[in-house]
Amino acid sequence: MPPYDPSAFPPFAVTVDLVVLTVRRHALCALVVKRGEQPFQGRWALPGGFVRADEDLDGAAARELVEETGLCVHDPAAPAPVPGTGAHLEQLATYGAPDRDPRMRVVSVAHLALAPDLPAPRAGGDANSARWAPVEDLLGPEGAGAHEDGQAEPLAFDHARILSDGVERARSKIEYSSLATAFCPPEFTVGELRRVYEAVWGVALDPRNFHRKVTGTPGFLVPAGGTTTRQGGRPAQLFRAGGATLLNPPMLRPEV
Amino acid sequence: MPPYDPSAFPPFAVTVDLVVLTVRRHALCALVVKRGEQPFQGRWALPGGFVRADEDLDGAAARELVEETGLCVHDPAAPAPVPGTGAHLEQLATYGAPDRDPRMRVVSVAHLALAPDLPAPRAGGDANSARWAPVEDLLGPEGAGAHEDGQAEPLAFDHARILSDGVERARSKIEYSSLATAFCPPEFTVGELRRVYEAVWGVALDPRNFHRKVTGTPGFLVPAGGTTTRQGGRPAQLFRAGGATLLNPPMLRPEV
DNA sequence: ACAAAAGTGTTACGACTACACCCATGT
DNA sequence: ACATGGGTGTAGTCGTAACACTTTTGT
Repeated sequence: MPPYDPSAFPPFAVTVDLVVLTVRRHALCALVVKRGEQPFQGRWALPGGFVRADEDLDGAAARELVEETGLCVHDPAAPAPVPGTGAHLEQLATYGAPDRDPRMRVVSVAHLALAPDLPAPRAGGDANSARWAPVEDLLGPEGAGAHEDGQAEPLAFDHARILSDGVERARSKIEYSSLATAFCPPEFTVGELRRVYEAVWGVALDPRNFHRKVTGTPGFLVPAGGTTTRQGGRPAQLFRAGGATLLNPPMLRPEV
Repeated sequence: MPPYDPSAFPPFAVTVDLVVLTVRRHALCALVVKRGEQPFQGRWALPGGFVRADEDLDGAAARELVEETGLCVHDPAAPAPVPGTGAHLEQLATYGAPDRDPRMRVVSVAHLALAPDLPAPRAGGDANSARWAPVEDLLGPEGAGAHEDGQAEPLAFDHARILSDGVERARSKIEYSSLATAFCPPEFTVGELRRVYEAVWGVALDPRNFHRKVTGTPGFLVPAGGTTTRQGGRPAQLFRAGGATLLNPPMLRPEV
């Protein structure tokens, strides 16, 4: 079997870019890194890098995630995810406009990662070149990537669009899946889970109905045994994420 | 700004593969083409091809779709979609396992297309090398890509997986969007739309409740004026797809 | 005592399911 | 007359929204 004729197709570079989301101080935040070189030098961008020659796409995304955050993809089959705690990682979409990188033709396979609140990002040891930024600051209130009245500069390349798509994916996916627990530590309270929904959707939810809903959805939460009083007030039961991945009935996002 | 150092990244070939779905004779069918060369010579595969040097990913997918089916992507801005009728086209996912093509490293950006029932596929003029095959025959009843008791051969490469993902996307997306109309001709009856849902989901739906639901969902259907008696029985009103893309409340797929 | 957060009970409403029933055409 | 598919009405059920109310802590 002959190999491809190299003249039959144009050469591409393939990268992975990461939309890493977390919830900090009641706000949905994304991990951004400062670019050290042209183009877009000094501007904020999504973390990412080249896919290696013998590497799967998901493997490249998981490697970048570890390099940037110390997070380890949660794999039920693995004995113990050593570096850092677990996180959710899934493919988001692929971006390959011919002019998206002025240097050459680059196709980027974007991935979406959801992580619990972490102490501080580490950008390969390089301090203050990586940070958690509120999504609203990066995209503007409308989420369209536009910027008004002296906000921060727009993200490099087409990363505003990628981030916007990732946020929209997260917002819709926590409706019908148990993914919101990926934003929580291993043990969490119903109130903490509710604040995740409120931060990601940007709405206020009724604590009473929310409690009934999540504790009544089979497989969503399992009691972890203890209680905590992290938030003040009456101690709350601690829960762990249950085995269910699809929620039935789904959580309902309030209307406009 | 210097160009990339070519030794800094491995070279990739980037292709688009198409999952083209339609509903024929009450069955969900996919377009497959017969491979004329190694590897997998003589086996059925999804249509696809290389992305050209100056071409967007969606543009490459649209070009392949026209080449294989004569279908034209429906673009509201275009003056008139000349070749063939309209169709829905969206990016599905990207597949890039290092060994998915034995010849070299190929990353394939799969796209999902939904089309109304067409007279016959045309594979670049090459007759009987392209056909509409029931998805159940291609994937087996479980949809896992496995084959039992002398069914047709499995699809080439990882195309069974890609097709399976595309079918699952279509099945879930017609729940909460108006995409099912993409399987219908420009004017259609409520019964024809119901048979689309029944074929894609593989279930039987109550005609009375279905009628009330779709006609009562704002923006889903708009009356086209006439009636037809294509199916026998009382003449049915003709409808066109309305402006709404997201259905609220969604269509509910019956439980197992 | 008071504030704050966690939970429980109750009522009203909207949407779905199932099925009885009528309508309009072809044979 | 009858079969076939189109369309409407109605009762039971399930899930949610809204909100009153009790519980358990910290200050």
